Amino acid sequence: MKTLKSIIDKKIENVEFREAFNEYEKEFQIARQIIKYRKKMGMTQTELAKKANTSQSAIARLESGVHQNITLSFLNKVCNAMNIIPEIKFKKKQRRAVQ
Amino acid sequence: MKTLKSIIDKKIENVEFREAFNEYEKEFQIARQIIKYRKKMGMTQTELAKKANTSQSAIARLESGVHQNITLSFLNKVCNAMNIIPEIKFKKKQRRAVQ
DNA sequence: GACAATTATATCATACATGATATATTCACA
DNA sequence: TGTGAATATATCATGTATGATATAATTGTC
Repeated sequence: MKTLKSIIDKKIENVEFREAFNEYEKEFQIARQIIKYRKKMGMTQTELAKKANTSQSAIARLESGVHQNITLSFLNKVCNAMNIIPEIKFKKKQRRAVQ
Repeated sequence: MKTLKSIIDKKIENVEFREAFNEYEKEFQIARQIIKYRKKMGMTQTELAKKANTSQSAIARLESGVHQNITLSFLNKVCNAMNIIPEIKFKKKQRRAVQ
């Protein structure tokens, strides 16, 4: 049986969940891309780390996507070592229909 | 008279300069975009700061582009407040011809 | 020019990402 | 299953972005 509260709760839950999930997803997308390019270049984390002037653990951390945050300079550094460039484009956020 | 050293030096100089300049440019592009969107929404730095849960000085700092670095979470935070999303795409770096 | 609003800059404390190192875990292959 | 390579995780020190506050500089309006 649907109570009003359950409906409202669900709505809030969804929106918040989605926001959080999107953030989450974004990080993981970055992580996945880095992994993809590194593998494509046939490099190990250690090799990439050395080339990017950082440590294997830092690369692992980046690729694991567990951190909700990274600095642009770090991302640039790693990308440089793989001859790729992270481009940032700003898109309008979809105004999602109220469900 | 062109010595071998002067040629090599120049080459290195150019590449490094360009790398640095690109980094620099990138930051400024972000700054400019943020300013553009903020203005488009008719907000002051103070208003945006409040909405993004940060300070006017932090927004000013971001928009000034003087910092060579920012965190993704900060960028996300500010973008969220303006209903935009920073999307990161990875592009192959142009292999520039040796000059 | 005076005044208000806005933006830029400076400073300092604090939180947190990164660097470094060590070690655990996973994976591939014999 | 054993072994080495690769990756993940843990911990701690350190550098640095951010938060907060104050104030200077700029801009627009009268």
